[in-house]
Amino acid sequence: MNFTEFAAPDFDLVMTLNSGQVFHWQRARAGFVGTIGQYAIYAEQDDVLKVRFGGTPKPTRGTRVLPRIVAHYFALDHPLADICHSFPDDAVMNDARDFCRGLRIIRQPKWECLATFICSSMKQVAHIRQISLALRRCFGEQRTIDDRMVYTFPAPQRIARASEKQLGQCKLGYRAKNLRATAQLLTSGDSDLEAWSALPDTELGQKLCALPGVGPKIANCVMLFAYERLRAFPIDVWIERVLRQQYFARRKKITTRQLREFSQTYFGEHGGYAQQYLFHHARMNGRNGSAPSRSSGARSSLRKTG
DNA sequence: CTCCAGGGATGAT
DNA sequence: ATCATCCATGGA
Repeated sequence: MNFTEFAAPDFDLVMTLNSGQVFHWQRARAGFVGTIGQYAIYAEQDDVLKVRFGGTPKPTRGTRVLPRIVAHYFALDHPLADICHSFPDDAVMNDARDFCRGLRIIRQPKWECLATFICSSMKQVAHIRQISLALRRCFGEQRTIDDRMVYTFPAPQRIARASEKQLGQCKLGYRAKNLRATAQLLTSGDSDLEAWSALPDTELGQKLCALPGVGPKIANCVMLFAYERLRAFPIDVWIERVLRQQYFARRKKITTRQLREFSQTYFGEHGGYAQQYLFHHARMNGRNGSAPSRSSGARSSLRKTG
């Protein structure tokens, strides 16, 4: 009933939404409810990707462009076979690639992505989901899709004028002042996320890192998930474990700087995709990364490190 | 370079 | 019911 259908080969909706890149989609019926920008969406997948739009006001005027918005958001145009083919050919990467078949790096709205990742620091995925949903419930606009309520992500202006206390009630802790300060920089016009799209990777990273609460890790997440910089390689504790244990198993003193240089060169032009596959594979399979687990131990498969 | 604040879910005892 | 563990940034 009323589905818009997409042929979506090489796309796995569940894995994509559960891979730690986006935090607001919630299970409903046979799929998920969430928002894409201002639109409330229900999405499920069997043979094809099926999407239903909801919400008030009803999307009558833009009906024809809505499918484009969905296809763009889920990055159905990414040449996944080519991307996977560009990964380095080593045992660790091959395992991750097989495991993550159909996982896509989606295109998130810039502010929503930045704000969510500012809130993600020192938090685990379960926490981030709660913070994201609390912010939306508190400050966003309510939409309905089928019988479910979802909330849009609040604009920077809304966050900027929220009180510390209100923000604190969303369980942000010390992140509240960073989020608010960043929102104020954006509303004042001192920083312009859209204009930064034109910047090369390095400059974009510097602009992002200058925002309160944004360091290298979060900057790289935002570059990868909102700016389509598919080389961006966020290094969190999971990825750091993978790199140290799988790629530098024999060496002792490897600095963060060295890991960063290695990740920028070794994983190639779609390093961000490689990172996401390694991250999701590690999170789903390794309890802490200390387990040798099945199939071959950690063999250091280094080629061309520098 | 090192040290440490920060806090709530999660899993182990 | 306690207890340990997980986590990124920024400032001392």
